[in-house]
Amino acid sequence: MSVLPQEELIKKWEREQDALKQQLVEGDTEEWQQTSGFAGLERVGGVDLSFIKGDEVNACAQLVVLSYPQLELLYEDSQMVTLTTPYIAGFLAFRETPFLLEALQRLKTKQPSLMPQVVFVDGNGLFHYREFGVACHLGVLSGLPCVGVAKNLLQMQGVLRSEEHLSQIRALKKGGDSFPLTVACGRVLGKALRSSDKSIKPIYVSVGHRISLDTAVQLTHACCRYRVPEPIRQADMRSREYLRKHYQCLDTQK
DNA sequence: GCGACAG
DNA sequence: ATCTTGTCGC
Repeated sequence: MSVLPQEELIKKWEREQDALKQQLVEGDTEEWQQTSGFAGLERVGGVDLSFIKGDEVNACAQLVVLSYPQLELLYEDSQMVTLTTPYIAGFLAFRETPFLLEALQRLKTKQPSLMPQVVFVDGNGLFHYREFGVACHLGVLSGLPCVGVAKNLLQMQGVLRSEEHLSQIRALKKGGDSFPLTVACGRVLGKALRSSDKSIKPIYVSVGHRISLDTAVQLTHACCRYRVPEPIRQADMRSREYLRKHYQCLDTQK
């Protein structure tokens, strides 16, 4: 196995993002996205990876499928995986996507009728330095509609955690309120969404693949019982539970 | 050189 | 991502 210096690796990854970006579809492509109450939408997916403290390479990759609009669990898959690349901001997809695709492939083999009609991804989509975050990456490689949801703001030219930004957050009065994230060139790459009446800190929603920004924001709000959309929240909770159950004993002995 | 840095 | 119990409030 040849190992590239990190600088070369990043150049290679940037070229790969540029190439995959050509296949990205930004708008609504599905019947259910055109209707008011998302009629025809029955299954929403969520993916996440959880780690053991102090362990950079071993993680639990999680896929859940929930019913819509009930948001009840239809399917779940937990799988221990060994990560092969470091986390570098802007390149999260290269660390996580291979294992999320494997989980979708297992679902396709075992329970094809439960394939989600849209997948919520922990991380950004178009709201990204090169407009191709992990939600776009997974969307293009899986072909599924995807929505990116970040819990923290990725600061970019034109979108900073400034007093102005904090003021815009304070202006979000109720669940469903949002404001656009406009980068320096003037393009709206995402929206900050107050996901429920109770949560003050917004989440950052952007297009992954085969969905428009407004539809993505509306759907995300519709999937929020708490701050984080239920598919991602369930994937997060269940992957952490898996690690507790299977690896807590090892952790205790360290 | 300094700060920023999704998960 | 992870470190971490209780606590205050609805």
